Amino acid sequence: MDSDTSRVSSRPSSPEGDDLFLSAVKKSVGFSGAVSSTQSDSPPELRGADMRGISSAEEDSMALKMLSKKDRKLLSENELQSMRLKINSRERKRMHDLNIAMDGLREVMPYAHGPSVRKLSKIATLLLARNYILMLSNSLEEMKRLVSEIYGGGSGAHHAGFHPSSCGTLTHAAAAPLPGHPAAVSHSSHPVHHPLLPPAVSTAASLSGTGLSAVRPHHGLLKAPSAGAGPLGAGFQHWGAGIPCPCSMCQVPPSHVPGMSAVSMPRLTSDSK
DNA sequence: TAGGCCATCTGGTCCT
DNA sequence: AGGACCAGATGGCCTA
Repeated sequence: MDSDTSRVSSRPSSPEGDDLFLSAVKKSVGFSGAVSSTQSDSPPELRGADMRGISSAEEDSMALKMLSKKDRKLLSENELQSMRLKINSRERKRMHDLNIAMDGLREVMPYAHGPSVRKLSKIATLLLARNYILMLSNSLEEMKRLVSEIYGGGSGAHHAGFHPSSCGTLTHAAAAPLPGHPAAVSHSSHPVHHPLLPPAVSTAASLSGTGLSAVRPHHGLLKAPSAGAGPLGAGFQHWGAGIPCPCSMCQVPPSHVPGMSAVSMPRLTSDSK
C-alpha cells in the first residue's frame, strides 16, 4: 500500500485512526514530543503561526483576526478542533490516495523492482513515466511508419524478414538502418542507456543544466548500484534478457514534445530546499 | 553532518 | 458551506 512505510517503519501506513487518536491525545494531554510543545494547547489555527516563531500574545491576536465574529460566536474551541482534525484527516487520506496512485505508477514502470532496489522517488517516478510515455509513442509511430512502408506505398517489396514483435529483425538486423534511426548514427554498439530518458535528456550535460541531474537513476536510486548490470540495474540493461528492444526508445522525443527542461517543468528546478 | 525525500499540518483558494 | 486542491512550513528518517 503505502510503500513509504516499507522504508520508514515508524510511519503507519494508514494513520487515519492512529494519527487521529494521537493528535487528539496530543491536544488534550499536552504532548511535548518532537512537535512544537505549544501545539498541544494552542487552537489549531494558531499552530502554523506558532511554528513560525510568533509569540503567544501575537497568537491570540492572530487567532482573533483569523476568525470572523460569526465564527467566534458559532464555533467553540472543541468544534474548531474537531473541524481541524476532520480537515487533517481528509488531507491525509488525499495524500495517501496520491501515494497509492504513485505506487501503481511505479509498478508499471519498466524499472528494476525488488527488495534490493530503492523505490523510485516521486519526482523520478513522474519523470520516468513521462519519458516512458514518449518512448511508447515513438514506438507506435515507428511501427505505423514501418507498416505503411511495407504494406502501403513503395515498390511493394516483400519484406519476408518483417516480424513486428521482433525488434532485432525490425531494425537492428536491417542491413541499412532506417534514416533517422539511431542505429544509423551510433546504435551499432548498443550501449547501455536509459530507456526512459531520451538520449538528449539522459546526458549529464542536458540534465545538469536544468537541475534535474538528481533525477537520473545513476544518483543512488538503487540500493546496490553495483549489483545491477549497468548503472541502472538489471532491469535497465537494455530491457533485460528476453525482452525485445523497442527501437524507438533510442530515439529522441518528437520535436513537438518539449524535452525535460526547466521550461517544461519549472517547479522542478526550484524543488531543492 | 548535510542533503534528499517524505508525511503531516495548516491556511488559502477554487469549485460544487 | 463543505470539500478538493495546492503550497508553505516543519520535523523525522535515511544515506553518502
